[in-house]
Amino acid sequence: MPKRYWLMKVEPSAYTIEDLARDGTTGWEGVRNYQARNFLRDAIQVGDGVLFYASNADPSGVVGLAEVVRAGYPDPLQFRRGHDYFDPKAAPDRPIWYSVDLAFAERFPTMVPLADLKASPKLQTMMVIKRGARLSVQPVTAVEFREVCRMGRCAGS
DNA sequence: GCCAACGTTGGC
DNA sequence: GCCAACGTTGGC
Repeated sequence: MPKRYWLMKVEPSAYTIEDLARDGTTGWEGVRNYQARNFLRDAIQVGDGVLFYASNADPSGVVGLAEVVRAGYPDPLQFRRGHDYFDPKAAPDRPIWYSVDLAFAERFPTMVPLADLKASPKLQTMMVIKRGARLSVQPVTAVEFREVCRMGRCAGS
């Protein structure tokens, strides 16, 4: 299967690219949307590239890159009674929600604000620039990935 | 903090 | 199965 590319959103109050740089890898947990769940469970593969997007930030935008190091597995938080992400309808033999593991790749020397994504003629098809696009795990094309990477002055481009 | 857009829930 | 009400997301 060819390498795919994704954009994943997280609010800085929850997790940042600096946190990922420090941790090395992290479980991408707590996604509670069926469309995003389907990507996590069915489509995302080890080696896929991830645009790390800081949402509800000042400004919001792509702050760096990550790489998928573990494909979809049941999100452990859905089983943790009392946790915010506990789901009483889930059981270990019938999981509902999925996670993947990400590894830090790099923090962009210059983050790419949402306004710059919107202003780029090459990125007009990106889901994240569409008003009301709330999906927290989004597919991006190889061309879009490379362009965002270039705009952030990522290593090797 | 506002509020528009979206997803989910639940009454019928 | 419709759809109004509600809760959440997320840009601004």
